[in-house]
Amino acid sequence: MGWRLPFNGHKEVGLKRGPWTAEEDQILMAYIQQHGHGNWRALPEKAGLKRCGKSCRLRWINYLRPDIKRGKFSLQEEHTIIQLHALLGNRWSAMAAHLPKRTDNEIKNYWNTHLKKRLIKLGVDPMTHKPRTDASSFPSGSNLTHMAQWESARLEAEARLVRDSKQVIPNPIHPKNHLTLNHIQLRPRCLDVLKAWQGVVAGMFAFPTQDLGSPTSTLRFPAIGLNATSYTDGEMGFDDSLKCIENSNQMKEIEETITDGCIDEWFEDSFRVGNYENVPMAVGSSNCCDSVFDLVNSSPYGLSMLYDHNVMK
DNA sequence: AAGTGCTGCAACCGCAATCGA
DNA sequence: ATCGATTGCGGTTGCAGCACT
Repeated sequence: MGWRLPFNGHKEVGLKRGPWTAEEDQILMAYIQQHGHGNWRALPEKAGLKRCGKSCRLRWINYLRPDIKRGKFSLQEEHTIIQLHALLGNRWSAMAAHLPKRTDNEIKNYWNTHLKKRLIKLGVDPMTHKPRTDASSFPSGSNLTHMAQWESARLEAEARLVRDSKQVIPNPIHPKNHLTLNHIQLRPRCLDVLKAWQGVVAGMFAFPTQDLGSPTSTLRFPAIGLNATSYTDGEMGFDDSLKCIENSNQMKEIEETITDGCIDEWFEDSFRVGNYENVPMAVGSSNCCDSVFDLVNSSPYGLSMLYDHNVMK
């Protein structure tokens, strides 16, 4: 089973390995663009490359594919990765499915080299996403309890979604238009849990409790005179008094303003400072947060996040 | 300037899952 | 239903480039 020695190639017949040259990239790219990759095993010989098929496949998937975004991860991508990791663990390919234009390898590397370290630094176990008991500084007892409750709610919600796949859900926006979860299954279920979780996290780090009923919420960046607005599809975007940014220089300026220090501050706020107080605590009760929809309902986004345009169509 | 240690990431390895004859 | 071939995936490694002494 698996990739047998002949396909590993270089071991047996002295094919090239190690970093790809620009010339090799060009040959591979030109061949695939013209013929498609077809059978990877046969590709190198056809294309005239002294590489094994497995190596060609990897190079194409992780580097040469035209639909790949390279470079620094945005703040939102970081948040998404952390949330997805909390939900999915080390299932990098599943995570990549929710991060357009990013590869599983890239996400894995970014997690291992940046995010994991940052969580450790803040006293959070990167595997369990819970406070580390051996850390010298971690959240107070009260916050720790809340975090455990949220973790419990998250797991419960995920399990509940699986159990209740036939449940009919009232649509708060269009009450007459009830939806079954089959509609929602138009997209991966875990994404809905993610969106719920995003709502919770968003509620923790920035959004005032009195605005919980609002369909969208705004995070202010006074230093640059701009706001970041959350939308009903769970995405976030920046605006200036509800006017969208169209100027790329302005966007660049914002990205530069959001420094690592700023991100660290957000992490600290989320995990330590006590914004957990801001989110409703039906979670630990006997019905343990009736479902993920309770979480969603209590989030700044409200239930509307479950009824995005994909579902409503 | 040279040596050393560290970091980030591309690439590799091997197992599991899936395909298809 | 079986089994070899192929693909997908996650863990790990190796090295280039950078920072520090």
